[in-house]
Amino acid sequence: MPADTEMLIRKLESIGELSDQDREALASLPVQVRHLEADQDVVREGDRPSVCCLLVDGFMHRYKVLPDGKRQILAIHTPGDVPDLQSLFLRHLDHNLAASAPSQAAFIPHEALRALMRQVLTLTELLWRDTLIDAAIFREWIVAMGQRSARSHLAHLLCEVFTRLRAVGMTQDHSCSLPLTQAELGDACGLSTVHVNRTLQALRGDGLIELQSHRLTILDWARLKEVAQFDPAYLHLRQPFVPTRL
Amino acid sequence: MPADTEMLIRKLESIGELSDQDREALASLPVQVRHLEADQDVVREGDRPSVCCLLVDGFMHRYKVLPDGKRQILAIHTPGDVPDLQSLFLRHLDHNLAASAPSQAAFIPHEALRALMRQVLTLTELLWRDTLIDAAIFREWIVAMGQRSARSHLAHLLCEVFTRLRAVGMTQDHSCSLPLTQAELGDACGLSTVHVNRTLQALRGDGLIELQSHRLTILDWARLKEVAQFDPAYLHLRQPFVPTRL
DNA sequence: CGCATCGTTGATGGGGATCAATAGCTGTGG
DNA sequence: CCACAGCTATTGATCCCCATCAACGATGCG
Repeated sequence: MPADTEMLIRKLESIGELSDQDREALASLPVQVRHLEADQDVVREGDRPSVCCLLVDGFMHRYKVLPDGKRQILAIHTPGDVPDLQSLFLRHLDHNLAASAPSQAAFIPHEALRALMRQVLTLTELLWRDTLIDAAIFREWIVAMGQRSARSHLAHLLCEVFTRLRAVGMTQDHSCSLPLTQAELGDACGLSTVHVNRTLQALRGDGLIELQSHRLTILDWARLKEVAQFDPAYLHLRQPFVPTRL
Repeated sequence: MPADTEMLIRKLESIGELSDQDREALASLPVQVRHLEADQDVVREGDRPSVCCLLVDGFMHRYKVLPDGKRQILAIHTPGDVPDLQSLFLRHLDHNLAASAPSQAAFIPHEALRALMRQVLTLTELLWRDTLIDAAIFREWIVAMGQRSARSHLAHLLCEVFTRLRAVGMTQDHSCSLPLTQAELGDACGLSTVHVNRTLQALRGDGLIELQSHRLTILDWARLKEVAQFDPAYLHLRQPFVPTRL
Protein backbone atom coordinates (compact mmCIF):
# COMPACT_ATOMS: atom_id res chain seq x y z
CA MET A 1 0.00 0.00 0.00
CA PRO A 2 1.43 3.35 -1.01
CA ALA A 3 1.81 5.49 2.06
CA ASP A 4 0.50 9.04 1.98
CA THR A 5 4.05 10.17 2.53
CA GLU A 6 5.27 8.44 -0.62
CA MET A 7 5.13 11.66 -2.63
CA LEU A 8 6.96 13.59 0.10
CA ILE A 9 9.74 11.03 -0.01
CA ARG A 10 9.94 11.30 -3.79
CA LYS A 11 10.02 15.06 -3.60
CA LEU A 12 12.80 15.11 -1.04
CA GLU A 13 14.77 12.59 -3.05
CA SER A 14 14.55 14.87 -6.03
CA ILE A 15 16.47 17.56 -4.15
CA GLY A 16 18.70 15.53 -1.84
CA GLU A 17 19.63 12.10 -0.62
CA LEU A 18 17.66 10.06 1.88
CA SER A 19 18.97 7.18 3.96
CA ASP A 20 16.77 4.20 4.71
CA GLN A 21 16.40 5.58 8.18
CA ASP A 22 15.23 8.91 6.77
CA ARG A 23 12.66 7.20 4.60
CA GLU A 24 11.36 5.15 7.48
CA ALA A 25 11.07 8.16 9.70
CA LEU A 26 9.15 10.02 7.00
CA ALA A 27 6.91 7.07 6.24
CA SER A 28 5.92 6.76 9.87
CA LEU A 29 4.85 10.37 10.27
CA PRO A 30 1.34 10.57 11.65
CA VAL A 31 -0.84 12.16 9.00
CA GLN A 32 -4.48 12.86 8.56
CA VAL A 33 -5.66 12.76 4.97
CA ARG A 34 -8.43 14.99 3.72
CA HIS A 35 -10.03 15.52 0.38
CA LEU A 36 -10.26 19.07 -0.88
CA GLU A 37 -12.58 20.56 -3.46
CA ALA A 38 -11.30 22.80 -6.20
CA ASP A 39 -10.90 26.37 -4.95
CA GLN A 40 -11.21 25.34 -1.36
CA ASP A 41 -8.97 27.32 0.98
CA VAL A 42 -6.70 25.22 3.16
CA VAL A 43 -5.31 27.98 5.35
CA ARG A 44 -5.78 31.72 5.21
CA GLU A 45 -3.76 34.84 5.79
CA GLY A 46 -3.46 35.48 9.50
CA ASP A 47 -4.02 31.86 10.51
CA ARG A 48 -1.69 30.20 12.99
CA PRO A 49 -1.82 26.60 11.91
CA SER A 50 -0.54 23.78 14.09
CA VAL A 51 -0.25 21.36 11.19
CA CYS A 52 1.51 21.40 7.85
CA CYS A 53 -0.21 20.47 4.63
CA LEU A 54 1.42 17.87 2.39
CA LEU A 55 -0.08 17.77 -1.07
CA VAL A 56 -0.57 14.12 -1.93
CA ASP A 57 -2.47 14.42 -5.16
CA GLY A 58 -3.83 17.31 -7.19
CA PHE A 59 -2.70 20.91 -7.43
CA MET A 60 -2.54 23.82 -5.01
CA HIS A 61 -1.65 27.46 -5.19
CA ARG A 62 -0.74 30.16 -2.73
CA TYR A 63 -2.16 33.63 -3.25
CA LYS A 64 -2.75 37.08 -1.83
CA VAL A 65 -5.73 39.33 -2.41
CA LEU A 66 -5.24 43.09 -2.42
CA PRO A 67 -7.71 45.53 -0.86
CA ASP A 68 -9.03 46.33 -4.33
CA GLY A 69 -9.81 42.68 -4.97
CA LYS A 70 -6.91 41.85 -7.27
CA ARG A 71 -5.49 38.39 -6.73
CA GLN A 72 -1.85 37.46 -7.16
CA ILE A 73 -0.94 33.81 -7.24
CA LEU A 74 2.46 33.36 -5.62
CA ALA A 75 3.22 29.73 -6.23
CA ILE A 76 1.83 26.62 -7.85
CA HIS A 77 2.23 23.41 -5.93
CA THR A 78 2.50 19.86 -7.13
CA PRO A 79 2.31 16.52 -5.30
CA GLY A 80 5.03 16.07 -2.71
CA ASP A 81 5.14 19.77 -1.85
CA VAL A 82 4.49 21.06 1.64
CA PRO A 83 3.29 24.54 0.72
CA ASP A 84 3.05 25.83 4.27
CA LEU A 85 6.18 24.27 5.72
CA GLN A 86 7.18 27.78 6.75
CA SER A 87 4.35 27.87 9.26
CA LEU A 88 6.66 25.85 11.48
CA PHE A 89 8.73 28.96 12.10
CA LEU A 90 6.61 31.92 11.10
CA ARG A 91 3.88 32.54 13.61
CA HIS A 92 1.14 33.78 11.33
CA LEU A 93 0.60 33.09 7.66
CA ASP A 94 1.00 36.06 5.34
CA HIS A 95 -0.96 34.57 2.44
CA ASN A 96 -3.61 32.02 1.54
CA LEU A 97 -3.32 28.45 0.39
CA ALA A 98 -5.98 26.79 -1.73
CA ALA A 99 -6.55 23.69 -3.78
CA SER A 100 -6.53 24.52 -7.50
CA ALA A 101 -8.33 21.30 -8.35
CA PRO A 102 -9.86 18.43 -6.41
CA SER A 103 -6.94 17.23 -4.30
CA GLN A 104 -5.79 14.94 -1.54
CA ALA A 105 -3.85 16.51 1.30
CA ALA A 106 -2.14 14.92 4.28
CA PHE A 107 -1.92 17.07 7.38
CA ILE A 108 1.08 16.59 9.63
CA PRO A 109 1.19 18.07 13.14
CA HIS A 110 3.94 20.61 13.68
CA GLU A 111 4.94 18.65 16.75
CA ALA A 112 5.56 15.53 14.70
CA LEU A 113 7.75 17.42 12.28
CA ARG A 114 9.71 19.06 15.05
CA ALA A 115 10.24 15.70 16.70
CA LEU A 116 11.30 14.24 13.38
CA MET A 117 13.89 16.93 12.88
CA ARG A 118 15.29 16.54 16.39
CA GLN A 119 15.53 12.82 15.85
CA VAL A 120 16.96 12.82 12.32
CA LEU A 121 19.16 15.86 11.88
CA THR A 122 19.78 15.27 8.19
CA LEU A 123 16.09 15.88 7.59
CA THR A 124 16.32 19.31 9.21
CA GLU A 125 18.83 20.26 6.60
CA LEU A 126 16.80 18.77 3.78
CA LEU A 127 13.59 20.47 4.82
CA TRP A 128 15.39 23.77 5.21
CA ARG A 129 16.79 23.20 1.76
CA ASP A 130 13.27 22.66 0.49
CA THR A 131 12.16 26.06 1.80
CA LEU A 132 15.23 27.61 0.19
CA ILE A 133 14.27 26.15 -3.17
CA ASP A 134 10.79 27.52 -2.62
CA ALA A 135 12.44 30.93 -2.31
CA ALA A 136 14.56 30.32 -5.41
CA ILE A 137 11.37 29.75 -7.36
CA PHE A 138 9.97 33.03 -6.06
CA ARG A 139 13.09 34.76 -7.31
CA GLU A 140 12.67 33.26 -10.74
CA TRP A 141 9.07 34.44 -10.78
CA ILE A 142 10.25 37.94 -9.94
CA VAL A 143 12.57 37.82 -12.94
CA ALA A 144 9.74 36.59 -15.12
CA MET A 145 7.37 39.32 -13.98
CA GLY A 146 9.90 42.07 -14.28
CA GLN A 147 11.69 41.22 -17.48
CA ARG A 148 9.84 38.72 -19.61
CA SER A 149 7.12 39.25 -22.17
CA ALA A 150 3.79 37.53 -21.69
CA ARG A 151 4.82 34.88 -24.19
CA SER A 152 8.12 34.17 -22.50
CA HIS A 153 6.59 34.31 -19.04
CA LEU A 154 3.87 31.79 -19.80
CA ALA A 155 6.33 29.53 -21.57
CA HIS A 156 8.55 29.71 -18.51
CA LEU A 157 5.73 28.79 -16.19
CA LEU A 158 4.89 25.78 -18.31
CA CYS A 159 8.53 24.67 -18.39
CA GLU A 160 8.74 24.99 -14.63
CA VAL A 161 5.60 23.07 -13.83
CA PHE A 162 6.46 20.32 -16.26
CA THR A 163 9.99 20.01 -14.90
CA ARG A 164 8.83 19.89 -11.31
CA LEU A 165 6.17 17.31 -12.07
CA ARG A 166 8.72 15.26 -13.91
CA ALA A 167 11.06 15.33 -10.91
CA VAL A 168 8.46 13.48 -8.87
CA GLY A 169 7.42 11.16 -11.67
CA MET A 170 4.08 12.78 -12.41
CA THR A 171 4.53 13.25 -16.14
CA GLN A 172 3.60 10.86 -18.90
CA ASP A 173 5.89 11.05 -21.87
CA HIS A 174 5.77 14.71 -22.83
CA SER A 175 2.53 15.60 -21.17
CA CYS A 176 1.26 16.34 -17.71
CA SER A 177 -1.81 17.45 -15.88
CA LEU A 178 -2.31 21.20 -15.55
CA PRO A 179 -5.69 21.82 -13.98
CA LEU A 180 -5.44 25.62 -13.88
CA THR A 181 -7.88 27.96 -15.53
CA GLN A 182 -6.64 30.73 -17.77
CA ALA A 183 -7.75 33.16 -15.08
CA GLU A 184 -5.44 31.43 -12.63
CA LEU A 185 -2.54 31.43 -15.08
CA GLY A 186 -3.20 35.12 -15.54
CA ASP A 187 -3.19 35.85 -11.82
CA ALA A 188 0.03 33.88 -11.53
CA CYS A 189 1.77 35.85 -14.26
CA GLY A 190 0.19 39.25 -13.68
CA LEU A 191 -1.64 39.08 -17.01
CA SER A 192 -5.27 39.48 -17.95
CA THR A 193 -7.29 36.42 -18.82
CA VAL A 194 -7.82 37.70 -22.31
CA HIS A 195 -4.14 38.08 -22.90
CA VAL A 196 -3.35 34.67 -21.47
CA ASN A 197 -5.83 33.22 -23.90
CA ARG A 198 -4.32 34.91 -26.91
CA THR A 199 -0.77 34.14 -25.85
CA LEU A 200 -1.52 30.46 -25.31
CA GLN A 201 -3.09 30.36 -28.74
CA ALA A 202 0.10 31.77 -30.17
CA LEU A 203 2.18 29.11 -28.40
CA ARG A 204 -0.16 26.45 -29.73
CA GLY A 205 -0.13 27.98 -33.18
CA ASP A 206 3.66 27.88 -33.24
CA GLY A 207 3.58 24.18 -32.47
CA LEU A 208 5.25 24.51 -29.08
CA ILE A 209 2.55 23.10 -26.86
CA GLU A 210 -0.85 21.57 -26.72
CA LEU A 211 -3.11 22.56 -23.86
CA GLN A 212 -6.68 21.40 -23.59
CA SER A 213 -8.98 20.13 -20.92
CA HIS A 214 -6.32 20.65 -18.29
CA ARG A 215 -3.68 18.55 -19.95
CA LEU A 216 -0.44 20.05 -21.17
CA THR A 217 1.65 18.44 -23.87
CA ILE A 218 5.06 19.76 -24.78
CA LEU A 219 5.41 19.46 -28.54
CA ASP A 220 8.81 21.12 -28.91
CA TRP A 221 10.78 21.25 -25.70
CA ALA A 222 13.85 22.87 -27.24
CA ARG A 223 11.98 25.80 -28.71
CA LEU A 224 9.69 26.21 -25.71
CA LYS A 225 12.73 26.32 -23.46
CA GLU A 226 14.31 28.90 -25.72
CA VAL A 227 11.22 31.11 -25.77
CA ALA A 228 11.12 30.87 -21.99
CA GLN A 229 14.87 31.24 -21.55
CA PHE A 230 14.35 28.37 -19.14
CA ASP A 231 17.35 27.20 -17.16
CA PRO A 232 16.32 24.68 -14.48
CA ALA A 233 19.36 25.42 -12.31
CA TYR A 234 17.22 27.45 -9.93
CA LEU A 235 15.18 24.36 -9.09
CA HIS A 236 18.29 22.77 -7.59
CA LEU A 237 17.25 19.29 -8.65
CA ARG A 238 19.66 16.45 -8.15
CA GLN A 239 19.30 15.29 -11.72
CA PRO A 240 18.22 18.03 -14.07
CA PHE A 241 15.76 17.14 -16.80
CA VAL A 242 17.38 16.01 -20.01
CA PRO A 243 14.77 15.66 -22.73
CA THR A 244 14.71 12.13 -24.06
CA ARG A 245 13.91 13.23 -27.58
CA LEU A 246 11.48 15.31 -29.62
CA MET B 1 34.11 48.46 20.74
CA PRO B 2 31.22 47.57 18.45
CA ALA B 3 31.74 44.06 17.12
CA ASP B 4 31.21 43.43 13.46
CA THR B 5 28.42 41.10 14.43
CA GLU B 6 26.56 43.86 16.25
CA MET B 7 24.26 44.47 13.28
CA LEU B 8 23.56 40.76 12.90
CA ILE B 9 22.50 40.60 16.51
CA ARG B 10 20.23 43.59 16.05
CA LYS B 11 18.73 42.09 12.93
CA LEU B 12 18.01 38.77 14.62
CA GLU B 13 16.54 40.54 17.62
CA SER B 14 14.16 42.34 15.29
CA ILE B 15 12.64 39.03 14.24
CA GLY B 16 13.06 36.88 17.36
CA GLU B 17 14.41 36.68 20.86
CA LEU B 18 18.04 36.11 21.75
CA SER B 19 19.36 34.84 25.05
CA ASP B 20 22.62 36.16 26.46
CA GLN B 21 24.17 32.91 25.42
CA ASP B 22 22.92 33.40 21.84
CA ARG B 23 24.36 36.89 21.71
CA GLU B 24 27.71 35.73 23.02
CA ALA B 25 27.86 32.89 20.53
CA LEU B 26 27.08 35.29 17.70
CA ALA B 27 29.55 37.90 18.89
CA SER B 28 32.35 35.37 18.97
CA LEU B 29 31.86 34.21 15.41
CA PRO B 30 35.11 34.39 13.48
CA VAL B 31 34.67 36.98 10.75
CA GLN B 32 36.84 38.60 8.17
CA VAL B 33 35.85 42.14 7.30
CA ARG B 34 36.32 43.54 3.84
CA HIS B 35 35.52 46.83 2.23
CA LEU B 36 33.55 46.73 -1.01
CA GLU B 37 33.27 49.32 -3.74
CA ALA B 38 29.96 50.31 -5.21
CA ASP B 39 28.84 47.83 -7.86
CA GLN B 40 31.41 45.28 -6.83
CA ASP B 41 30.19 41.70 -7.07
CA VAL B 42 30.53 39.68 -3.90
CA VAL B 43 29.52 36.29 -5.28
CA ARG B 44 28.26 35.28 -8.67
CA GLU B 45 25.79 32.86 -10.17
CA GLY B 46 27.30 29.40 -10.20
CA ASP B 47 29.73 30.05 -7.37
CA ARG B 48 29.99 27.60 -4.49
CA PRO B 49 31.00 29.83 -1.64
CA SER B 50 32.37 28.46 1.62
CA VAL B 51 31.60 31.64 3.54
CA CYS B 52 28.50 33.71 4.15
CA CYS B 53 28.45 37.45 3.72
CA LEU B 54 27.14 39.59 6.56
CA LEU B 55 26.44 43.15 5.51
CA VAL B 56 27.85 45.37 8.25
CA ASP B 57 27.41 48.78 6.68
CA GLY B 58 26.15 49.99 3.33
CA PHE B 59 23.68 48.46 0.88
CA MET B 60 23.69 45.34 -1.25
CA HIS B 61 21.43 43.84 -3.84
CA ARG B 62 20.93 40.44 -5.41
CA TYR B 63 20.29 40.23 -9.13
CA LYS B 64 20.07 38.08 -12.21
CA VAL B 65 21.03 38.99 -15.74
CA LEU B 66 19.13 37.47 -18.64
CA PRO B 67 20.77 36.30 -21.87
CA ASP B 68 19.57 39.49 -23.56
CA GLY B 69 21.30 41.64 -20.97
CA LYS B 70 18.27 42.67 -18.94
CA ARG B 71 18.94 42.85 -15.23
CA GLN B 72 16.39 42.05 -12.55
CA ILE B 73 17.18 43.03 -8.99
CA LEU B 74 15.73 40.43 -6.64
CA ALA B 75 16.33 41.91 -3.25
CA ILE B 76 17.76 44.93 -1.54
CA HIS B 77 19.81 44.30 1.56
CA THR B 78 20.44 46.45 4.57
CA PRO B 79 22.94 46.17 7.44
CA GLY B 80 22.49 43.04 9.52
CA ASP B 81 21.34 40.97 6.55
CA VAL B 82 23.14 37.83 5.44
CA PRO B 83 22.12 37.89 1.79
CA ASP B 84 23.64 34.53 0.91
CA LEU B 85 22.74 32.58 4.01
CA GLN B 86 21.09 30.07 1.69
CA SER B 87 24.50 29.08 0.33
CA LEU B 88 24.80 26.99 3.49
CA PHE B 89 22.33 24.50 2.03
CA LEU B 90 22.15 25.16 -1.70
CA ARG B 91 25.25 23.96 -3.45
CA HIS B 92 25.57 26.57 -6.15
CA LEU B 93 24.30 30.13 -6.19
CA ASP B 94 21.55 30.85 -8.69
CA HIS B 95 22.04 34.64 -8.75
CA ASN B 96 24.58 37.36 -8.11
CA LEU B 97 25.22 39.48 -5.05
CA ALA B 98 26.74 42.94 -5.29
CA ALA B 99 27.35 46.00 -3.17
CA SER B 100 25.01 48.83 -4.20
CA ALA B 101 27.21 51.42 -2.55
CA PRO B 102 30.57 51.43 -0.77
CA SER B 103 30.02 48.89 2.00
CA GLN B 104 31.58 46.89 4.79
CA ALA B 105 31.01 43.15 4.77
CA ALA B 106 31.99 40.49 7.30
CA PHE B 107 32.58 37.04 5.90
CA ILE B 108 31.75 34.09 8.11
CA PRO B 109 32.93 30.57 7.26
CA HIS B 110 30.13 28.09 6.64
CA GLU B 111 31.83 25.79 9.10
CA ALA B 112 31.57 28.35 11.87
CA LEU B 113 27.88 28.83 11.20
CA ARG B 114 27.23 25.10 11.15
CA ALA B 115 29.10 24.69 14.40
CA LEU B 116 27.16 27.57 15.89
CA MET B 117 23.86 25.96 14.98
CA ARG B 118 24.85 22.59 16.38
CA GLN B 119 25.92 24.27 19.57
CA VAL B 120 22.99 26.64 20.00
CA LEU B 121 19.87 25.03 18.61
CA THR B 122 17.69 28.10 19.09
CA LEU B 123 19.84 29.87 16.53
CA THR B 124 19.14 27.22 13.91
CA GLU B 125 15.50 28.05 14.22
CA LEU B 126 16.10 31.78 14.12
CA LEU B 127 18.35 31.62 11.07
CA TRP B 128 15.86 29.39 9.31
CA ARG B 129 13.22 31.91 10.22
CA ASP B 130 15.36 34.62 8.67
CA THR B 131 15.50 32.78 5.35
CA LEU B 132 11.73 32.33 5.52
CA ILE B 133 11.24 36.06 5.93
CA ASP B 134 13.55 36.55 2.98
CA ALA B 135 11.09 34.40 1.02
CA ALA B 136 8.12 36.36 2.38
CA ILE B 137 9.68 39.52 0.97
CA PHE B 138 10.06 37.83 -2.40
CA ARG B 139 6.37 36.99 -2.31
CA GLU B 140 5.46 40.59 -1.59
CA TRP B 141 7.62 41.68 -4.51
CA ILE B 142 5.76 39.26 -6.76
CA VAL B 143 2.51 40.87 -5.67
CA ALA B 144 3.94 44.30 -6.36
CA MET B 145 5.19 43.34 -9.80
CA GLY B 146 2.02 41.58 -10.80
CA GLN B 147 -0.67 43.84 -9.43
CA ARG B 148 0.59 47.28 -8.51
CA SER B 149 1.02 50.36 -10.65
CA ALA B 150 4.45 51.92 -10.93
CA ARG B 151 3.43 54.54 -8.38
CA SER B 152 2.21 52.01 -5.87
CA HIS B 153 5.12 49.69 -6.48
CA LEU B 154 7.76 52.32 -5.89
CA ALA B 155 5.93 53.60 -2.83
CA HIS B 156 5.85 50.06 -1.52
CA LEU B 157 9.54 49.60 -2.04
CA LEU B 158 10.29 52.78 -0.16
CA CYS B 159 8.00 51.75 2.71
CA GLU B 160 9.71 48.39 2.91
CA VAL B 161 13.26 49.67 2.91
CA PHE B 162 12.45 52.34 5.46
CA THR B 163 10.69 49.86 7.74
CA ARG B 164 13.51 47.35 7.55
CA LEU B 165 16.15 49.98 8.21
CA ARG B 166 14.12 51.23 11.13
CA ALA B 167 13.96 47.73 12.60
CA VAL B 168 17.74 47.73 12.95
CA GLY B 169 17.98 51.32 14.09
CA MET B 170 19.38 52.73 10.89
CA THR B 171 16.87 55.53 10.38
CA GLN B 172 17.07 59.08 11.62
CA ASP B 173 13.71 60.59 12.42
CA HIS B 174 11.79 60.14 9.19
CA SER B 175 14.69 59.75 6.87
CA CYS B 176 17.18 57.10 5.89
CA SER B 177 19.98 56.44 3.48
CA LEU B 178 18.97 55.04 0.08
CA PRO B 179 22.06 54.89 -2.11
CA LEU B 180 20.34 53.37 -5.14
CA THR B 181 20.29 54.94 -8.56
CA GLN B 182 17.04 55.32 -10.44
CA ALA B 183 18.29 52.67 -12.83
CA GLU B 184 18.61 50.27 -9.91
CA LEU B 185 15.17 51.14 -8.58
CA GLY B 186 13.90 50.47 -12.08
CA ASP B 187 15.57 47.10 -12.34
CA ALA B 188 14.16 46.21 -8.94
CA CYS B 189 10.61 47.11 -9.92
CA GLY B 190 10.69 46.07 -13.55
CA LEU B 191 10.32 49.67 -14.71
CA SER B 192 12.35 51.80 -17.07
CA THR B 193 14.65 54.46 -15.66
CA VAL B 194 12.62 57.14 -17.36
CA HIS B 195 9.41 55.98 -15.77
CA VAL B 196 11.02 55.67 -12.34
CA ASN B 197 12.13 59.25 -12.67
CA ARG B 198 8.70 60.55 -13.55
CA THR B 199 6.99 58.47 -10.91
CA LEU B 200 9.34 59.64 -8.18
CA GLN B 201 8.69 63.18 -9.23
CA ALA B 202 4.99 62.57 -8.84
CA LEU B 203 5.51 61.18 -5.34
CA ARG B 204 7.62 64.21 -4.49
CA GLY B 205 5.13 66.56 -6.06
CA ASP B 206 2.35 65.09 -3.96
CA GLY B 207 4.35 65.78 -0.83
CA LEU B 208 4.78 62.14 0.11
CA ILE B 209 8.54 61.89 0.06
CA GLU B 210 11.77 63.71 -0.47
CA LEU B 211 14.55 61.88 -2.24
CA GLN B 212 17.82 63.53 -3.15
CA SER B 213 21.47 62.67 -3.06
CA HIS B 214 20.69 59.19 -1.86
CA ARG B 215 18.71 60.24 1.18
CA LEU B 216 15.05 59.40 1.53
CA THR B 217 12.73 61.39 3.76
CA ILE B 218 9.18 60.28 4.39
CA LEU B 219 7.04 63.40 4.49
CA ASP B 220 3.65 61.75 4.87
CA TRP B 221 3.86 58.18 6.11
CA ALA B 222 0.10 57.66 6.26
CA ARG B 223 -0.51 58.63 2.67
CA LEU B 224 2.59 56.89 1.35
CA LYS B 225 1.51 53.72 3.09
CA GLU B 226 -1.92 54.06 1.57
CA VAL B 227 -0.59 54.59 -1.94
CA ALA B 228 1.60 51.52 -1.44
CA GLN B 229 -1.10 49.48 0.30
CA PHE B 230 1.76 48.70 2.64
CA ASP B 231 1.09 46.20 5.42
CA PRO B 232 4.32 45.26 7.23
CA ALA B 233 2.91 41.94 8.44
CA TYR B 234 4.93 40.09 5.81
CA LEU B 235 8.17 41.30 7.38
CA HIS B 236 7.31 39.32 10.52
CA LEU B 237 8.95 41.88 12.79
CA ARG B 238 8.61 41.46 16.52
CA GLN B 239 7.45 45.04 16.97
CA PRO B 240 5.86 46.51 13.87
CA PHE B 241 6.60 50.10 13.07
CA VAL B 242 4.13 52.55 14.57
CA PRO B 243 4.74 56.03 13.21
CA THR B 244 5.53 58.45 16.01
CA ARG B 245 3.75 61.28 14.28
CA LEU B 246 3.62 63.22 11.04
C1' DC C 1 -31.83 21.06 -20.40
C1' DG C 2 -30.72 25.26 -18.01
C1' DC C 3 -27.29 27.72 -15.87
C1' DA C 4 -22.63 28.75 -14.49
C1' DT C 5 -18.00 28.61 -15.47
C1' DC C 6 -14.51 28.73 -18.83
C1' DG C 7 -12.61 29.81 -23.24
C1' DT C 8 -12.61 32.75 -27.27
C1' DT C 9 -12.91 36.90 -30.19
C1' DG C 10 -13.14 41.90 -31.42
C1' DA C 11 -12.54 46.85 -30.44
C1' DT C 12 -10.57 50.50 -27.86
C1' DG C 13 -7.53 52.77 -24.67
C1' DG C 14 -3.76 53.54 -21.50
C1' DG C 15 0.41 52.75 -18.72
C1' DG C 16 4.74 52.43 -19.33
C1' DA C 17 8.73 51.30 -22.84
C1' DT C 18 11.68 53.23 -26.00
C1' DC C 19 14.28 56.70 -28.42
C1' DA C 20 16.69 60.90 -28.19
C1' DA C 21 18.67 64.74 -26.20
C1' DT C 22 19.88 68.01 -22.42
C1' DA C 23 21.23 69.26 -17.75
C1' DG C 24 23.47 68.26 -13.33
C1' DC C 25 26.81 66.03 -10.45
C1' DT C 26 31.32 63.91 -9.07
C1' DG C 27 35.69 62.79 -9.41
C1' DT C 28 40.11 63.22 -11.64
C1' DG C 29 44.09 64.97 -13.64
C1' DG C 30 46.61 68.72 -15.69
C1' DC D 1 41.24 75.63 -9.87
C1' DC D 2 39.41 74.59 -13.94
C1' DA D 3 38.37 71.32 -17.77
C1' DC D 4 36.95 67.28 -19.05
C1' DA D 5 34.88 62.60 -18.74
C1' DG D 6 31.43 59.68 -17.19
C1' DC D 7 27.62 58.77 -14.78
C1' DT D 8 23.02 60.16 -13.06
C1' DA D 9 18.88 62.80 -13.37
C1' DT D 10 15.52 65.00 -16.22
C1' DT D 11 12.48 66.14 -20.12
C1' DG D 12 9.91 65.51 -24.53
C1' DA D 13 7.93 62.65 -28.29
C1' DT D 14 6.33 58.43 -30.04
C1' DC D 15 4.95 53.68 -29.94
C1' DC D 16 3.32 49.19 -28.39
C1' DC D 17 2.16 45.60 -25.34
C1' DC D 18 -1.24 44.42 -22.78
C1' DA D 19 -5.55 45.91 -19.92
C1' DT D 20 -10.17 46.68 -20.26
C1' DC D 21 -14.83 46.38 -21.96
C1' DA D 22 -18.21 43.71 -24.20
C1' DA D 23 -20.06 39.85 -26.41
C1' DC D 24 -20.50 35.32 -27.83
C1' DG D 25 -19.46 30.16 -28.03
C1' DA D 26 -18.27 25.92 -25.57
C1' DT D 27 -18.34 22.87 -21.91
C1' DG D 28 -19.83 20.52 -17.98
C1' DC D 29 -22.70 19.64 -14.21
C1' DG D 30 -27.06 19.17 -11.44
